[in-house]
Amino acid sequence: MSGRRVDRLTSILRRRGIVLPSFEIYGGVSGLIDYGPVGAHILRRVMDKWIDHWTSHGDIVEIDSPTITPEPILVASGHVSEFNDLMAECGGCGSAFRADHLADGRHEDPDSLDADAINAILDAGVKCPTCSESKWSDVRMMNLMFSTRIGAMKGARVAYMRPETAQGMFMLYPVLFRHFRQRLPFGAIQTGKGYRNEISPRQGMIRLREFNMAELEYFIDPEEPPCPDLSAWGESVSFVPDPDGSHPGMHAMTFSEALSSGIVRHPTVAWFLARTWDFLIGVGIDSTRIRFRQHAGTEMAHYADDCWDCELHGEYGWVECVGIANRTCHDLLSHEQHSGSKLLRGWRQYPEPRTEIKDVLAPIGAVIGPVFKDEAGAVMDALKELSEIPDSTPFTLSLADASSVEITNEMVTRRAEEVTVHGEWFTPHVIEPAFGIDRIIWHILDHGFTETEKEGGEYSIMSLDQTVAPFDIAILPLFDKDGMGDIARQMWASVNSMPGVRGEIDSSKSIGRRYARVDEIGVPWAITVDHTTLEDGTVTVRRRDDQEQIRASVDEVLSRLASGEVSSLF
RNA sequence: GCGGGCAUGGUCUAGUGGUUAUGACAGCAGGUUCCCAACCUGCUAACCCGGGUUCAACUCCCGGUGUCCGCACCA
Repeated sequence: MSGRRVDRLTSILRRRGIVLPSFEIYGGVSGLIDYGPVGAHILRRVMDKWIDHWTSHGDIVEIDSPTITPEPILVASGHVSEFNDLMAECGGCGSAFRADHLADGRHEDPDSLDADAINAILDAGVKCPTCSESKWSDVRMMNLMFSTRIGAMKGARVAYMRPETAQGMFMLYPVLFRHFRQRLPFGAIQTGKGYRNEISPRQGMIRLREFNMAELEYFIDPEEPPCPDLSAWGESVSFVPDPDGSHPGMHAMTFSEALSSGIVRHPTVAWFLARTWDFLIGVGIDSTRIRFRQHAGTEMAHYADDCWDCELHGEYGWVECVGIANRTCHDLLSHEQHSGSKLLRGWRQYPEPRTEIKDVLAPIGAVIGPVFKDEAGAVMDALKELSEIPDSTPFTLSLADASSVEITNEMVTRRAEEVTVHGEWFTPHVIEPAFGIDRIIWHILDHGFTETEKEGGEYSIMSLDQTVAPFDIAILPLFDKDGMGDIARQMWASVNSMPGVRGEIDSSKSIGRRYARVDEIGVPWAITVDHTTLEDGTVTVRRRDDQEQIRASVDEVLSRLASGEVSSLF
């Protein structure tokens, strides 16, 4: 066997129509891929399984929103300002660099500078690392979002292809809050395409410009975070905590231990780490090649308070495939501020209504009005907003527009008010597990790709979990004559009539070659119709992973297949 | 985005300034065999794109695109 394993795997993916470059007859486009007839079904099953995994919780529902997103949403989320880099080009040799990196050492925090400030620093004599010249172009923004316009001509609005599906869930928060009858916690999931105009996509399906995302936003009351029981997860898992924190290094422990030791800081986050583990195991990821890595403070995304990556190990090393972030109240609060909506809150009911006696300064409109005239409204508002009541008058009151006025004794009456408060509004926090589906599928294929030898020849088996295999079963007539082909076709029709079950039929070439073909794309079971079938209605059932075979009646095989229990025949 | 390597049927590849452009595997048709890629016969099918040099370019040159390696980047 020659060459690299990754090349042999990629070659199979192309040859068998699993995953391949898009638009190839026009030369291809870097960072865009197609799922072919075999791969698309794997993708569909992984997606379906993901949706089922979360919606089975009961307090999580699926939504679906547009990929085209008007600019203001992404301004509020921070993507327009944060999701880009200033780039500078050398006039001497044409090399391009991140401008803030060029300014390193000439400013304590180059990342915070705007374009003009960086231009000034560069022109002050920064030399090109490549050619040592100092002729810089003006720095320009490279935003990693694909921009577009909604509508035509002058009326068009600026928009972007969404860089994440999450914003759709935030936009629907009021609907979700109503759907769940105003009780936290609850969650929403969305699957679909996300877009990033990567500077340099590499590594096949790992860095894509258009990719399949699957995200969950779980809204919680930060004062009462859900603390599910983690004792059900007994396995030892690899954790790589923040290297700058108090637990550097690699730790193997249970989810429960990771939480109690303080490595995972938030109980709800710990629970999502465990549920993420369940999903990955369920789609056939090798448990020994999963680890959870905590982001260091310096690499935290602009919105995240605490962040874990679930990394999978494969041909490209450890690759981030799931990000689990505590986004706190960042998104909902920012959307509240930018949109003015008051609907992005949760209600926290007190166990007992609280009766509070509050000192209040009640403004006397009859005095304030004539004194302040146009400003009177602002003064009244400012008085109502006062959090601390001054002990005496007169005092200076700051208005919303930053001016201030003097309030004298005649303008207000001081009195104690009794108010009964039943609860309070707050901005929910959100825990977000975000899955990169294409990366997960790559690792499913990578972990499943098994190269062995058979009678001295090279032989490859794709050991996929049967729930994500492109076909559930292959039906192979030993010969396409004497009625064997007819029986096979009848069985094929029966199989395909089962909900969610798909079969493949193949009658060409030798039986060994047909086994090889279905092994290569990961079909877990093969049944062979032979002469004995004609006599007693039994077929052989072959197990892909060890090529064991047993004999069973057609009816038995079909009923086991319908219930997903073919393995119980062995 | 930078630098370097590479680009030939579905896959992996040989090769040349003028060829009918290798071979293997896969695929298709027929024959034979039949529970693990057997064999025989036949067939299908390729020089990344655009310019240039030349009588003639798949081959040489330039540009683009893709891909790989390194650097940079990476919610």
